[in-house]
Amino acid sequence: MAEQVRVRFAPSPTGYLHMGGARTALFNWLFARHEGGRFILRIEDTDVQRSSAELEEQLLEDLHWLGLEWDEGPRRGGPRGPYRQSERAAVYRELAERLISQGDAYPCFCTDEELERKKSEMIAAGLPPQYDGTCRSLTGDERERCRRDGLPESIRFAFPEAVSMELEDTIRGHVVFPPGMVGDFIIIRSNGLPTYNFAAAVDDALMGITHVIRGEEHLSNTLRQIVVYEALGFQRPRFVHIPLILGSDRSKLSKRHGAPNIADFTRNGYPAEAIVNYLAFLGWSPGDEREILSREELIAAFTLERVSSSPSIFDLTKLNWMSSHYIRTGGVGRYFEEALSFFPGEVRERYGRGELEKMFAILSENLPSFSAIPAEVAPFMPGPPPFEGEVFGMIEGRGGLLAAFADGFARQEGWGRDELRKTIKSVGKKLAVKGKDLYMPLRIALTGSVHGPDLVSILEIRGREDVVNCIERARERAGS
RNA sequence: GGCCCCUUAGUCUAGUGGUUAGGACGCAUGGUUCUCAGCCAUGAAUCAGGGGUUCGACUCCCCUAGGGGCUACCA
Repeated sequence: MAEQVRVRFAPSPTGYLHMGGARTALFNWLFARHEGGRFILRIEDTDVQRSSAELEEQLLEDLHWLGLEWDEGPRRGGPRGPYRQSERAAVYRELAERLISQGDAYPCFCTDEELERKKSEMIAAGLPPQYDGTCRSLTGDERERCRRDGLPESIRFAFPEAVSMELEDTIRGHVVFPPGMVGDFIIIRSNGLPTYNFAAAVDDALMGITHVIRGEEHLSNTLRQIVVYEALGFQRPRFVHIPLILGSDRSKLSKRHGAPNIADFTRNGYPAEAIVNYLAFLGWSPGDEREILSREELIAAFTLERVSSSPSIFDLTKLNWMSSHYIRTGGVGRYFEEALSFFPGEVRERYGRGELEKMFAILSENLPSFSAIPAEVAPFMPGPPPFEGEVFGMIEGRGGLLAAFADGFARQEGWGRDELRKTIKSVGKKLAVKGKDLYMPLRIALTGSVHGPDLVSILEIRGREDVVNCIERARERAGS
């Protein structure tokens, strides 16, 4: 029987969940679900300066919103916890001690100033800036003296010299790192907390992670983790380094590339499934020509073999298309509740639920996100609109037509779509006007704009009193 | 600087030695329509460059160029 797949998403709560991070989480989640494995969430909060509980909370919210539920992790617990690195200090400490006793690690008492000085000297000499191993050969007495002197004590990994490291990556293939690339790196900081490369390797091993699926920026770090695995006698997981997501200028995606935080998209009213669908196609495709896939379809189709090796660029235009596609297709039934809070208060007060649903049905035809609702809903705002500039020109002198409309709608029996159409038609017939010349003045009288939703719908929703009032007001200004 | 990774239209991608290089977003044109959107149809646009290997390279190898990442007591 094959071992059960265990994957993890291991963010550090030092910022908002990013499109790139979300995509990494998604690939892990999809793989776990596809394989019937477990998806684990681990919080890498060993950088106490930059980590915060609030950001962790936000991170969990964002993942939850995306629908990427974890099987083990914060809030949920699990057999291999704790899942927050700040709560695992004793574990790292113990393993680091073991490395020291094996001779694979040693305490280091160099100060920041010393390190900084040596580093710049090496750079000046044209050498790669690596730790020179000063503390590697300290005797027990010397170590005690340093401690008595109150020097900061960190623990360094004694990196094996002159060995080239090899790694099999599911996406990159066979990767070879030549010897001498890495110096003795710190595994436990002077504040007692572990560094990323140590904590990640230890936790991945202890948590039984079978596939480490993470961003390509970690590929070079992997050799540091490999030596930790070997020194501790841990079995290596399978490494899967997925390509990065870049901004439109091809640099690493960041804030200035247009709101790449999940929280921003939540706030702006994008459907989560649109984000998930879009993200899934950044660096992956199902291999056929489908483009719109539900969560279930994504899970069924997702395999690591189909993950691309080249980076992709985050394209808001395509996300917007996909989002509007979801909103159009889902319509009132799927999205009305979610969209409701985006309607301006004035509109929500004036109209009943039925009308609001009708409005949303119309708006949902062309909505990249719910945050576009206030602008799109303008034609349904009650009361006469302003007529400015060229727009006024299109009703100027059309007082007769407007009067006929006002009269027609005031007398019309009922307020159904058919009756409304009939009234418009009969006004046109009476004044021998049709097409644009007939509809535009009416549209402008009601909305003040040449664009907008279907006119009959506008009339239907706004109601007789508002319609007649608007037309009257427009007629007054238009002259005859 | 050193090392590692990447390279099909503007963008997301299909493609694994022989294809008119397929699809999608965006763009353009036409149709439907009171307008916008939608929908339908049509169109422009791609294998980074150079060497090999081969009867034959988008596909395999090498070089160059470009991009990205790592080189922290950040992850």
